[in-house]
Amino acid sequence: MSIAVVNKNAKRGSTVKPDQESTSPPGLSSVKVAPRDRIVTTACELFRQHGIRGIGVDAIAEAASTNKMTLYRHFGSKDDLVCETLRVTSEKSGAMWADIETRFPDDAKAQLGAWVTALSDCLQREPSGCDIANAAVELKEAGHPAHAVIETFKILQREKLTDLCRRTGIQEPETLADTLLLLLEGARVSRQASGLEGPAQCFQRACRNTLTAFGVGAP
Amino acid sequence: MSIAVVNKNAKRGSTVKPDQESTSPPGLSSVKVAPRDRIVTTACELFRQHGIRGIGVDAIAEAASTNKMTLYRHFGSKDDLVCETLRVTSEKSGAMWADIETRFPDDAKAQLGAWVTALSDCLQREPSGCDIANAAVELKEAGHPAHAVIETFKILQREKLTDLCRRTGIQEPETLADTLLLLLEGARVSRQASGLEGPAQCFQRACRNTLTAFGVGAP
DNA sequence: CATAGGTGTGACCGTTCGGTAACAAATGAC
DNA sequence: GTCATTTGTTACCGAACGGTCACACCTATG
Repeated sequence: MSIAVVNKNAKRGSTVKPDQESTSPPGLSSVKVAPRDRIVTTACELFRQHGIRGIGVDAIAEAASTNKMTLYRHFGSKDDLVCETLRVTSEKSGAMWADIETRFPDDAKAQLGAWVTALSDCLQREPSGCDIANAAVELKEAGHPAHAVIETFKILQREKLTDLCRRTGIQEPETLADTLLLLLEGARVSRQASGLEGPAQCFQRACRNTLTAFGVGAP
Repeated sequence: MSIAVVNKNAKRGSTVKPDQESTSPPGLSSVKVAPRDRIVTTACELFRQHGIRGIGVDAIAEAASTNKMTLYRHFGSKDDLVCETLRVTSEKSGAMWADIETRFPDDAKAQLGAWVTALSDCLQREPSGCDIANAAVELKEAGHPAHAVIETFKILQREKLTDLCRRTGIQEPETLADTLLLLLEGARVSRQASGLEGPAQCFQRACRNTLTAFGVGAP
């Protein structure tokens, strides 16, 4: 198979003094970032790029400017690391929800609109689909520890969206929420397989149409 | 340790009912199936169950009641086999389209309804999502030969559905087609991550609602 | 300065996996 | 029956991978 996995069993030829830290996103993070955090951040990125099974722990450690041993001191196994990255991704989603609620307090309809916009923007930016759903595709092994994380996130996401739909006062809020979720998941997976010009391009319009059909249209 | 060879078929008499080949699913295929076909069929199944990266060629060959060497004589590499299974899956989809057109000739609206029903049934049966989309999730490596197969299928599927929507005479047939595709992909991926009780359960209703909103409602 | 705890390094192990070589056995056409 | 093609069998290779060990290093704190 052409699984040219980006592993390479980490060999640093020259003993480069750590002037780096270019690993972390070029933000204000010139302050020291603990190895553990670098590992999680890097793993999130690489799992998204290459798939969970497509990247090795060696490559993750090296990309995080550390080494495999330190990785295994913080995470007992690769599966543990996978679960942690999934948890971090879930928390990011939670932050988005909090942001929406802050911007439109007590306005369920506006929040729903903001949800569509936020996810649509996210869709433009991220070339990969939902990391959580992708993990579910890759990790079919029965009893994999990530399954619990995936299930928890999916249930929580559904509850939040259903509750939001319910607060708009419409009938059948569950159906609206599930429809929006299907559109979202579909757009994410379609974006991976067909790119931005594929069916994913009409995600926002499809959501607006659906909202209108359910009576949550904009004024 | 070689396993008990289940092969030894007793083709003693001349007109013995071919009871052999208990390998293939208990269908009407008691006629001899060539190793190559057994491999493709088995690979489709195992890829779906364990993921492409989750099953090895050895296991596939054994499950197909043959061996790795024969597999490699028919397919130059595992990637080749993957592409072939994807092609076969595409053809099955083509068969579904032909069936729909046969059952409702020159009735675009009925065909659209049948499309929703057929995919909804398929969703109930198959625990795994769209094999093609799943492959896209698993095989992120640039230049993987499967990408061409995936792209071809996705484009063709989209064209067929768009054309069907256009023949109903509605406005914006592209948007309707893309919306239905998003719902389908979403339902498939959601069914994997959340099961049948998740958002996938409302796939059919969401499709019907969408059809109604676009003016393709039932009489 | 001394010490302790987190970190870096490289070697190593066992397994799995994709892929190949060489040879024996079965099968089918003539 | 003969012969060519297709299958089966076994053993093997090399690479990649997850994971561990022993030991050196660094740095903060007392």
